[in-house]
Amino acid sequence: MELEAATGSDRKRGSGVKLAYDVLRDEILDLVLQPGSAIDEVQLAERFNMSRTPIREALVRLAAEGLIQTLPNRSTLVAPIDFLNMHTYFDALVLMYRVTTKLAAQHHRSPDLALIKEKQIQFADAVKAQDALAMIATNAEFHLAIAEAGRNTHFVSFFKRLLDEGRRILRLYYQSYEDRLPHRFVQEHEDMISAIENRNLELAEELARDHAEQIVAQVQKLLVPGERLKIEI
Amino acid sequence: MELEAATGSDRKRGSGVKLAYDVLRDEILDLVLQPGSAIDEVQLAERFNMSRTPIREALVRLAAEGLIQTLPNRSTLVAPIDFLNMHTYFDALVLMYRVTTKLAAQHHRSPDLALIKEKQIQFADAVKAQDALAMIATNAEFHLAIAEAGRNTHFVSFFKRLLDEGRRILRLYYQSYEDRLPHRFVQEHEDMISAIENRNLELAEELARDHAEQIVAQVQKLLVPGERLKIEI
DNA sequence: TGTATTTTATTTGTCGACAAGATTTTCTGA
DNA sequence: TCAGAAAATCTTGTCGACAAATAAAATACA
Repeated sequence: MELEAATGSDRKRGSGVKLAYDVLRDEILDLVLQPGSAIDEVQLAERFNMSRTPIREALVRLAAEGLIQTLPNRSTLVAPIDFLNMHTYFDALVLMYRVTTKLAAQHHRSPDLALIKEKQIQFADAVKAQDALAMIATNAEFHLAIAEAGRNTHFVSFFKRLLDEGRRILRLYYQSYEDRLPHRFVQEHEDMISAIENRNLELAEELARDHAEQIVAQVQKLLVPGERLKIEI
Repeated sequence: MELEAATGSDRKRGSGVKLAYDVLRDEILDLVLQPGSAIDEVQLAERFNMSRTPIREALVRLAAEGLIQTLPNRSTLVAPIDFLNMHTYFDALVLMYRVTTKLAAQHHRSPDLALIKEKQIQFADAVKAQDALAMIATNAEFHLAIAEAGRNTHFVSFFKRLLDEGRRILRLYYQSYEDRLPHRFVQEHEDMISAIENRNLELAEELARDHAEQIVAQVQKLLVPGERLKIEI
């Protein structure tokens, strides 16, 4: 467990925060750290073999991203997953799928397309290998590559944040159900790539929406029995 | 200038960061701190009469929000305004105007509407008084109240961030041109309120888009002579 | 035995100090 | 005079320590 910090504190200056931030972030998103559980600064400092200062900075950054909650003068804890307002998350996610894909169809250049296709191959491999974790990761990378091709940094950063949060939900999903993993998504990705390549804005957006709604429906069927207010925008 | 920190360092525990964060944030958004200018931690520590630690935490938070940029091991500076990609900002802003207004028409409850109308009165007062700064602030509050009524925290936080960034641009706009301030916006706001109140989703969204496009066009006419790629979503 | 109050312990927010990088200045040699 | 190396200065990242705020434990009291 203490692999990341050897005894000798020979670390490059300024890499301390980044290390703590990256590791904690991954552990939160991969549900290694349980949502709602408390975080002990001193313990983390010992674990990473550094003082509390860089740990603190990492925590502040995570808090700014909404990954941890910090009660003033009291404990800081891993942000709980808001199951009650899950539908608002899905609304935001679907919208970003649509917008970024449409913009990609409009603004992409050749190197963008190469990267997108590369991510799609990685995603297909993950599906073939039935590797749920790799699927989650490569799927996010695929859609982020599309978003980047859309060339709107505001949408990209917002979308990235949503996808991160989604990692926890999907993780939960794949944790509870060992499912035949959706080969269907691979084909849908291919269709989206074609639409982007042909600069067919409407089709790209439509496919993105259907794709997103499909995933959302599947996740929601398993996680929340309750209703979702469907919103047309 | 040093009003915020008297000689006696009698400050409530934990209020240090908040103070520094709030003040710096306002100074950045109000263009008191020039975009691109350097930030000196030690100087700030002296000014706020506290050690570098809380200053540092405030800066980290500001950096997480994109309000300052921090070059590793080197200086940190006020985030420059990205005039080149301004159109991406406007695209995001217009979309959020539309989405939040539509959702407000769908999900608002009576107390929401009261708050929205209150903000609208304040906005109208600011227009009447020709107070540009108050206009910027109350306009943002008005639209944020609408967003809150839409009950999607993801959209709200994203929108809030965009409106903040907009403060700098609008500030620039009002700084250079002493204009007859747009009474027209007041009427448009009234129309939006009616649409929300009547739960007319389509009309609410349409009015929001027109309103946003109107503002964008006016700002863009003055700031960027270049073209804007108009995107239909 | 259960509740209120004091004591103790834990944890967080802040501080001053120090060292690693980076920047500027000074010095050297052509 | 100017380019390059060395030294001095400045700024940032990290550390250990301390004090305020909170939580937990212990005690007193009914």
